[in-house]
Amino acid sequence: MRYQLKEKEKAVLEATLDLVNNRGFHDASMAKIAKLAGISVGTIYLYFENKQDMLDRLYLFIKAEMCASAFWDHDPEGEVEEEFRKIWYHIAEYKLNHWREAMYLANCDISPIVQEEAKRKAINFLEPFLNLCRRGQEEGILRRESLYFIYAFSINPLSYLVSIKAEGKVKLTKKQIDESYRMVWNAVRVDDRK
Amino acid sequence: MRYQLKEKEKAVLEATLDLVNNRGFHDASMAKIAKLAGISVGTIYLYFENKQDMLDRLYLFIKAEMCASAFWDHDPEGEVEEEFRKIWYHIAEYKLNHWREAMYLANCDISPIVQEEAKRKAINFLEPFLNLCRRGQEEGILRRESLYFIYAFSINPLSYLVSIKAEGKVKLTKKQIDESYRMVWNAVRVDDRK
Amino acid sequence: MRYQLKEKEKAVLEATLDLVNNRGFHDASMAKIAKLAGISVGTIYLYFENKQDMLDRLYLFIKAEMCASAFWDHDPEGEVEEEFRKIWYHIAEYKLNHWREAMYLANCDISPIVQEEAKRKAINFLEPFLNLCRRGQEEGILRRESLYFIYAFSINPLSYLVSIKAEGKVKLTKKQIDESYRMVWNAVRVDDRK
Amino acid sequence: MRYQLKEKEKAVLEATLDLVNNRGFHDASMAKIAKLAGISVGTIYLYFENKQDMLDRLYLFIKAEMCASAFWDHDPEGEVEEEFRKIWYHIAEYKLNHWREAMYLANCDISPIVQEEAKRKAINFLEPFLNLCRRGQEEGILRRESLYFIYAFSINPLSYLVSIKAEGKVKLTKKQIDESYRMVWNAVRVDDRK
DNA sequence: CATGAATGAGAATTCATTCAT
DNA sequence: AATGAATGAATTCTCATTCAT
Repeated sequence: MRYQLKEKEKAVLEATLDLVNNRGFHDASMAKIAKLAGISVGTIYLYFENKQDMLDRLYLFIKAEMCASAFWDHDPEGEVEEEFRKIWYHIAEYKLNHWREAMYLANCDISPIVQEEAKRKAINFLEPFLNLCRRGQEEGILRRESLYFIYAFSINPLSYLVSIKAEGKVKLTKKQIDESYRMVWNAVRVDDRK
Repeated sequence: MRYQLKEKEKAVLEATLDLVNNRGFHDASMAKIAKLAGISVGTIYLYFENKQDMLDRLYLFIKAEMCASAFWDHDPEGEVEEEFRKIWYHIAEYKLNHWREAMYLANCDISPIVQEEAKRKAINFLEPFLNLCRRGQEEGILRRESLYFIYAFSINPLSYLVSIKAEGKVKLTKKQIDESYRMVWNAVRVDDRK
Repeated sequence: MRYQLKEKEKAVLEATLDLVNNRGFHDASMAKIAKLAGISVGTIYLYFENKQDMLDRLYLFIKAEMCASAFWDHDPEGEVEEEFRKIWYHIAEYKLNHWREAMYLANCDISPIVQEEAKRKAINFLEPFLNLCRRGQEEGILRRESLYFIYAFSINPLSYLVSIKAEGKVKLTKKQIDESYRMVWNAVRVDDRK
Repeated sequence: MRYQLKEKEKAVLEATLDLVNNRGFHDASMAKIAKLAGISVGTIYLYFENKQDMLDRLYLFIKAEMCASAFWDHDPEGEVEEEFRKIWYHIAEYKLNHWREAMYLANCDISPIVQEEAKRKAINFLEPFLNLCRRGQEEGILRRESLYFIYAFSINPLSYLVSIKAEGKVKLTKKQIDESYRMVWNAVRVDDRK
């Protein structure tokens, strides 16, 4: 049911990710993207209205892809702790296996590269996670804070870790991922000690 | 000891922050920066070698300023939990009061806007925090992970929260900051339960 | 005897006239023409060698059509004043009923949109009118000036009036046409007063 | 009191006129204009907002210049026939001496090259002529038609004659100009014969 | 005959940087 | 020190034309 990229769209996406990650947004010109994608500039404009449209759609496509990975085995009525863990691990795995995509998202999320409308649409993709968090709060399992705080201390740090790994400063072994999840869970769970 | 910005440098910094935050990096041309700073383009080049140098130095200046705030009352031999808390709150406070600066840093940290050398220099500024963490690990107070993980789940989420606040989606009241710190501490402390 | 446009050629002509009149020549791209004509770009190239050829041939076709209207009941041996009047009214009528065509011609006549060769060919279509004028001069009825002057003060002003009418600034009623012809005839006839 | 063109603006105007007249509007690219004007592309944008602005302002400047020539010795209360003749000859002279300018105007007047606003402004420049015509009508000297008709058979044909002269098909000697004026006057004056 | 995806040269416009004043 | 006009390479986007289907 997910949107299928046409062959050339896929090539453009790949080229853009490469360029943005290696040299930054300001160096990802349409000419360079076309060259790296192995097509001509004009062809990009057959598939995308303009550069903004291209960036927006790539953003939405990646978000959709990541969320599809995140929720593929999600049970909306499953136990909160179990479902939270599954989702977190899926996202972690996606970002590790698709670090260029992950960094593209991180860049867009922090700056006005993609338009507000694309961001609004993208937020909907996360709805299952947000619903789970709400249920977790009602059941007294998760801290009763705005969900932005839950997100800030669970999903968001993954972006940083991936960028650090991309620079070769950290490995992100299975063991480290597990340890990270323990930190996350301690942060977001209701804390009844002391 | 800290580097003092000259009047014009200050104006350039302010203008750049404004433009980058309102319209993104790609819209912060030298001409617009000069206009907003109330000086002429040529003058920027009297104080900065070129645009790259300007971006690098602004980055370093802000990092230095933030770290000065973070560590002003830091006691390298103080109790770990107490010192950790002080530093975290100082950084949180700085980022809340200087959200444009914070977002500039976040942008730079994630992409190749500033050069590697500037980033390397900037890491040194954090040394007191890293030393404290190392001591905390030795004393069995902090989790024994690469310090990048400690950072990922304590300092880094503040960038996200500030960007969310900048968009008006969250308030970041004193109470919420306190709650955030509880989440942080639960994440990074050694967890002896179960 | 007249060249008959094939169905697709007709469609291209219509689309081009529409675009040129509404948005100007610079906005009449082959892609837009094709779209408006309801055919594909490639098809245009089956009927026309290239864009220049297309513009030239449309120009010639319209000129031919207009001249056919102008001379359909022309009697090369009829009385000069009568024949002059008939031709002028036929051209006026054609331009009023085909104002898009008229404006296309006016545009082409004034600028290097169509090639010299097409213009040269088109002049031949007017031969009956020019012959009539020559006879009128010999018979002492028309002023003995280069025929360009006769044309400048009789046929040419119609282009201006039509463009003014297209902008809705003038009505061009039957009465006004009659008055215009009186002005024309006074201009071109031999003036034996004073 | 007239707007004075700066040196570079003058150079751009000259280059544009040359290109438009030799190769048509579609061939007058900013790059070619800059080259011919002996400046760089970027410089054009220091003096003009964009190409549209440039075309509009050149149009207005030429119209203003032409009308200044037309009316320099105009006496609003002078005799109608005398004033009409003076203005017509001044315009004819201007167009003959500035045929590139004249053809630029003719092109613009017939197509959507310059914006409506520029055209509206330009019409005001002709006000003295229009006022004279109105007075001529009241005094029973000029035909009582919409002024567009007066214009169509007096001033407008000059554009055609100049374009014909530019192509070398006609000389436009003093004698021919005089004869032309006789044709004009016969066309527009009240005709009491027959 | 007809299509329309693909091309890449060329268009308008912007921008970091220089330099004469 | 400070200015800002001038530069021309680089950017985004368009367009006439081709060609495999």
